[in-house]
Amino acid sequence: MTERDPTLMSGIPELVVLRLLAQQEMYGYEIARSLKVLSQDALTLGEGVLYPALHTMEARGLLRSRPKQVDGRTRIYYQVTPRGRKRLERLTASWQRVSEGVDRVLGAPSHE
Amino acid sequence: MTERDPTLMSGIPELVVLRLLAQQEMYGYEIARSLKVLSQDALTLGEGVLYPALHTMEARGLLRSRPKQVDGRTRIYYQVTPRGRKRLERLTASWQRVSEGVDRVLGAPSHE
DNA sequence: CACTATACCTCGGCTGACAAGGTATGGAAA
DNA sequence: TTTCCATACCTTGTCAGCCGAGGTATAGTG
Repeated sequence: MTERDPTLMSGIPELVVLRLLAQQEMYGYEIARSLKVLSQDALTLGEGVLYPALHTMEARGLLRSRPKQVDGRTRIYYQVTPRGRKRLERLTASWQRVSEGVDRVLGAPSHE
Repeated sequence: MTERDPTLMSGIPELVVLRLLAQQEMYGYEIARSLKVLSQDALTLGEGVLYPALHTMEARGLLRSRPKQVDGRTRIYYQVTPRGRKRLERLTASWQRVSEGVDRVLGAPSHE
């Protein structure tokens, strides 16, 4: 199973999750909380988005996971594979391109 | 038929089209070309995206259209309705929020 | 005992992006 | 003439993936 590039950038969940995990191993619940805090509430990944996303990313070889028991609770820690890092680079570049493009359009003069 | 807010922002086509049309009446083909130029090739709306988008936006009362004959060719000019302008405001705010959020996450320290 | 926070998950729906195709005109080149 | 490109519109079918709503289970607190 291979990844396709989002032509017009929707894959924000994938991008930010990869970015977080590139810094350190984390588990799902932690990712959700971190994202909210880091983005200052601008980004909130619901569990119906996050968990499926993690699973498909792992299936695509972008992430690896390992379960860990902590206080009788199971956490599943994810880390980025080399392939995931490449993907992160591409998505980041793509995001920059697109977001700058949008900003240019938005910034175009209204009148005069 | 009413609009729903994109929870995590995908509706870039809708946003930029509204923005262009808020400046001046334009027809489809023109919108596509303008977008490419303005965004410096970062944004390219294929016709399979653009035309359906225009139609649904009109159906939702965000746009109004009128056909015009020019040199034996039919152009369909679109303009933004008041409702469309409100939508544009919301989408713009939402875009700013989200894109800043993403940038904050991307900008978070890698190491140290 | 109830409630909240933690921590994982799945299901079904729907939107909307996209590729690929189709029609038709005008003008320029061959 | 015919071919080709640019203009200008359109539809169809597909599919990813976002989302809400639901479900399970444990630990700790009031």
